[in-house]
Amino acid sequence: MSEEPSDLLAARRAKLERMREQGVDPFPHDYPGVTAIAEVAAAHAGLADGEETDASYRVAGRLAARRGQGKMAFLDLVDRSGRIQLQAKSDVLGEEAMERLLDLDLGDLLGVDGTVFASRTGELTLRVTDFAVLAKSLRPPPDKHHGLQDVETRQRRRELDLMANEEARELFMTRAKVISTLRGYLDSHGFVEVETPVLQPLYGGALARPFTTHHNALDRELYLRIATELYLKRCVVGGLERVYELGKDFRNEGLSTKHNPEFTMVEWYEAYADYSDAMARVEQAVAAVAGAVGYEGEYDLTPPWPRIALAQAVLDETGIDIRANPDRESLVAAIEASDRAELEVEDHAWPKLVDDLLSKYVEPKITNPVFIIDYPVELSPFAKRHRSEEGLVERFEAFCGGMEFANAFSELNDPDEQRRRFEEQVRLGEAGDEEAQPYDEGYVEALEQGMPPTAGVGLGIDRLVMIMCGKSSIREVVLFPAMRD
RNA sequence: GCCGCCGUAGCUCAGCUGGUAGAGCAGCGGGCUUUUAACCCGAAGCGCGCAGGUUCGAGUCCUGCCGGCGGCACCA
Repeated sequence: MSEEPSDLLAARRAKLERMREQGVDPFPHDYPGVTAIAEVAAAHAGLADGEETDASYRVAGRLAARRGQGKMAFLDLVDRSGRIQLQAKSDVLGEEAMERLLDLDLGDLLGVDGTVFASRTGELTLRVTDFAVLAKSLRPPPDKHHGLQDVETRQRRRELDLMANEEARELFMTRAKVISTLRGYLDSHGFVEVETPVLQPLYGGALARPFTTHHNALDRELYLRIATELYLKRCVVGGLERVYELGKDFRNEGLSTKHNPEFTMVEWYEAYADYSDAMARVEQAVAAVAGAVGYEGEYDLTPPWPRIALAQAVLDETGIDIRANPDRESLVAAIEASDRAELEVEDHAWPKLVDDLLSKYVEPKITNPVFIIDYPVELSPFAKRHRSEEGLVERFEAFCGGMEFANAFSELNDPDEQRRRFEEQVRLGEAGDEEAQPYDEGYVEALEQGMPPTAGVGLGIDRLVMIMCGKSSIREVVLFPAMRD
């Protein structure tokens, strides 16, 4: 990682020493009064070619390019908001300062006082009247024109990606916008943001394997949460009525273009609402996000989105009727008889087979957002029984671009039914299902206290950002994705 | 875990059917007062991911390993 030829590093260190010898602090403490480059540009749009102004600004950023002229040079300075050209003239700065300025390296952090003018080709430029090194850079930056292309380096050393590639900066600014818009949507609709434990004595709320850790003082195993679901519903039991939490969940599973072991999820719970209300909220929230980030991608995110029953979607894509084959034996026979579906049947139980059909034949076909609704009860230990469909629960998942990005249901609030569901999970766990839910008596007791009818939603932020930014890999939208050592 | 593709200078990339490694940018020295991937001159910089093997000779062919990407599996 730090195997650069020593002469490249030595040259920068030599300049560092030279600065110190000249009495210049290469790492000053502050630089007050900086204006964003974009703000300077916005204030002077439409200058005529060669037009001078008497407007002065102080800007700061990283030195990105230099076109030297001996007694005059042009430099490019980049900050978070944009890039601006600087003009350095020997007769303005004096020879000594000019020499110091030209002795800087690409990548150095630089503060500049300058006067706005337009170059003779019309480019907005700051004529440098004074400058200060704000931090010496001791390593060479990525290529000034090609940026940093190598995917591995971009992800392992995101700071280089961010400094070299404007698109990377924009993407993570967009990500921030997605999150603040979601918060804004929920805040403005009466939801209270809460924080529940990340370290949990018992994990739950999703079908997944957890990470484990150890608390020394308590001398006990703890789990990193796989979902916020159960604690949030306890908040609803307590009367907070509309709550949400936005943060990291952790699932001990493989990496893929759609999975990172730690990922960001927002879950919200709304008392006196059901999954139909939740669908409307998801549509509204996504539409709000799309508007805020100026979405111009390939999908039509405009509400309302189609609602398709899971069984119907599977029937449409495979010709297999899961409702007519409600047990493992007949479903296996139907799959094997089908010429449109081919699955590893093996020892998979009925719900698992349904899930397989969904993820293999339905999910990849979906482009524009769709709600797949009404799931088999076996796949959904926390969802409430469907009010009219036997064996189903009131649950939906939202899909877009070939992947799921939200999961929601009318929450099961009958404690006795919940207890039976947990017992079933325990049976599955004992049968070897490593993702089965552990029994959570504390949660059941909370339900016994009485939880109002409630709709709950979990929405994957990373995947939503992927959709908004048109990225096909989650690693592109996570600053520091998990990678091998 | 399995399959395929990839790994050459700090960065971006060439390198044919095996003949002993190059360019641009960056860096170094010099020139240049309106450049825009500035330009011009000069001198440098590569154990070709790692380890073996085949061969007179390997960046190039073979095997294993490491890392990345994509897919499958696992998994929401």
